[in-house]
Formats: sequence, C-alpha cells, structure tokens
Amino acid sequence: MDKQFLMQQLRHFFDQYQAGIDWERCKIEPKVHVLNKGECLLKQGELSDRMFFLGSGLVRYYSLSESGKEYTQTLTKAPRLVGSTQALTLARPALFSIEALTTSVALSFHWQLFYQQMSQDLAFTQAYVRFLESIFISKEQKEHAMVKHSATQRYLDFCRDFSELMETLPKQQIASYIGITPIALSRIRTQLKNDEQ
Amino acid sequence: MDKQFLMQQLRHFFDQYQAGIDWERCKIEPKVHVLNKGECLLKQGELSDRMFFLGSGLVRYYSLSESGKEYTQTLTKAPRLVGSTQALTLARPALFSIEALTTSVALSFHWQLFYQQMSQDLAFTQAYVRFLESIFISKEQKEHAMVKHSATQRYLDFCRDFSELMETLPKQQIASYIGITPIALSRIRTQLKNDEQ
DNA sequence: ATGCGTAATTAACCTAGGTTTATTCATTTG
DNA sequence: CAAATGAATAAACCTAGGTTAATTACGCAT
Repeated sequence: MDKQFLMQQLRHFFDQYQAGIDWERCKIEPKVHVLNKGECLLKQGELSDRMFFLGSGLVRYYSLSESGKEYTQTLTKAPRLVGSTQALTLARPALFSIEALTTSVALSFHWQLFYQQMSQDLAFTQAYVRFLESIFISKEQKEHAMVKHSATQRYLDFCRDFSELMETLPKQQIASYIGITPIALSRIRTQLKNDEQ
Repeated sequence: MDKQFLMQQLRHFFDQYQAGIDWERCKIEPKVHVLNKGECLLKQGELSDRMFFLGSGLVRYYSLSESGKEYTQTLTKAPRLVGSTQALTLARPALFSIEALTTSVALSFHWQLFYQQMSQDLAFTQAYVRFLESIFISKEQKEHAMVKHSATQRYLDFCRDFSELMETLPKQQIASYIGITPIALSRIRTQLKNDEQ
C-alpha cells in the first residue's frame, strides 16, 4: 500500500463528513432564554435544532432510564456552548435534558445557522474545533474516572473539582453525577467523616 | 442582560479557543506506518505530536491502571483518524496506547501541520468538525452503556456491534472493552449458554 | 405552631461482579 | 515429543454498591 493511495483514502475519509446541510431552511434569529432554577433548555426525548450559548449560570445534563434512575453526565457553567450534539447532527431525540441549576441566561441559534456560519468563517470553525476537542477530552476524563476510580474516589474528585457546588447542590445530584445512589453517597460521606478522626 | 452583551460574550468565548500554535516549528512530511498485530502507534505515557490516519486494519485504544488492570476504551477500524486528542492539544503524555489488532497501515502528520491545514482549508476544518462530532457521540453512547446497562447487556451489545470480531478477538479484550474481568465475562457466557436452552 | 412533602441518613439485606486459586485446553518452543 | 506459556473456564469466597424500608431533619404553606 503506497503513500499516494493512503493520501487518496484520507481525502475520501474527509469527504464523508461533508454531508448535506439544508441551507435553504436556515433561519437566523438568535433567541434569548432566561431560565429559573430547575427549568430546562432541552428535554430528553425531544427533537432539537438549536445550539445554545450559556451566557450566565450553571446547568447539568441528565438522563432518566426507563427504571427511573437518574444519571448526570455533565455539570458545567457559563460561558459555554451547550446542546446535544447527537440531537443536532443526527436529528434524533435528545438522550438527556439540560437543566438550569441556578438562574441562567442563554442565547440559541438554529443549528443550520451554526453550520452556515462555519461555511463562511474559518476562525469560527476553528474555534468550534477547539471547543469540540475540549469537551471530548472532558468526556474521556469522566469515562476514565468512572471505570478506574471507586465511588469514594469519584466523590473526592467531585469535591476537588466543584468545591463551589458542595453546599448548594443537592446530594442526590452529586450522587447522580458520580454514578451511585444517594444512599451509597450517604454511606461514603459518613465513612469519610469517621476516617478523618 | 441584553442580547448585545450576550453576543459579545459569545465572541469572547470563541476567541478563547484561538490559542497559540507555533507555525514556525511545523514540519510537513507525512510518514507511513506499517504495524503487525500487537504493535502500537502510540504508547500510554508517551508524548505524541502526531495525528494518525488509519488506512487499513483495526486498532484498539487501551490503558493500564497502576494496579495493572486493562480497559479498552475504543475499538475501531479503518478508515479513521486516530490519536490522542489530549496528548496532541494539551501536549501531555497519552493516557492510552493504540494497538493494532491486525496488520494495519497508517499515515501520520505533525499535529502542527494538521492545524496549519485547518488555517488554510475551510472544507478540511469542517470535515474535522464532523469527525470530532462523530467521535464525541460515540463516546457519549459508550458512557451511556457503561452507566445504564448491565455487564450482560454490554456483552450482548458488543456481539451486535462487533459480530465480525467475536471469533478473532481474545475474550480478555472483549471483557476489557465492556469493563469487566475475563472471569466475569466467562461467567456471563456460560450463563447465556444455559439460558438459551 | 401544625402538617405536608422532600432530602438525607441509617440499618438490614441482596446481588453483580471482583479476587484468589485451581484446572483444562491450546499454542508455542526446545 | 515434552515442557512451558498463556487463554479460558470453574468454584469458593468477598465486597462495593444497590434495594427496601424506616427514621430523622428540613423547609414551606396554611
């Protein structure tokens, strides 16, 4: 297999990602969203064609399984783009809800506008690449923690990474972020209290 | 908070991702890598400034914890870009190795070349966005499965998603992909055999 | 203050999957 | 061929965390 052939394959590979955006249907107007604590930008199971920009506040991405169990996959604060990449790029129902944990303000755009902007503005596109890289890295890090660290370690990591949320965030949501039940978290907390004496 | 202000914040947000690439040090030559089964493109703990393009073959991303336990985070086949986004963008040691599961051929480029290419070629950059989106979605899907599905379900999912690997891939690696020990996988397999009668 | 609904904790019990050790089987190496 | 090494399985046992249920503690509304 020679280098020339590999280069051509590489070209095909890139081509495959150039799939069709319907520029015609593109509507431009960015909307402003003001959310009270507990309100959602996006609800699990819904279709969404909007990308959000969280200007102020704090949100979590969480999903409920059929059995009613809750998992918080992301906890993040402004400023940041938020949205369901899966819902946007695959036009599928979102797998999670995005809920405001404090009063929050966001802008939103049609996903098509977002793509149109990319087709016109290289710097914009490059910035979006950087953003995607950064959230991909975060996801890898969480995957790593979930697989390799004990629940106790994940709780300690949470305390380190989100110390400002320790008091305000309900224990249930902390438990759901580290992937255990509130009962298990309670056990871990009393365990740690005993140990530190 | 008015829309104008939010828009400006959005601009700042995008600006933050324009951090410095050292274009001077950029070397251009793509290299060809031919790997036998078991050889690695990238080793956990090493620095890497190369992005790979897997032209043919099959690789897995796996990491070893201090205690020697192995976790296979990704299993993927050509054609695809492969590399450690974390190692490349943060100039940190890679958290996993990338190992060929069959004889494989890849190209590699300096990461700087890759970024340089983006600064010149909008279509290239957009394609890379699409690629990043797709791997981000895969990662979300795996996260979802790891948190919400039992080991048995994850094994069944594996059988569905990688039926062509069922015979060739060592059971250990299947176990490591679904996040359990080979012993547990063996138990699950005999359990399934008994059930289906 | 009284009563209600939700959050957090505790205790008792259960289970999926980890750990240890041993056995079998298959492949490689001398 | 024998010996050796590694993969898969099996059995016995252990433990982290889930489940159920009861108890307490904390708002918040009337």
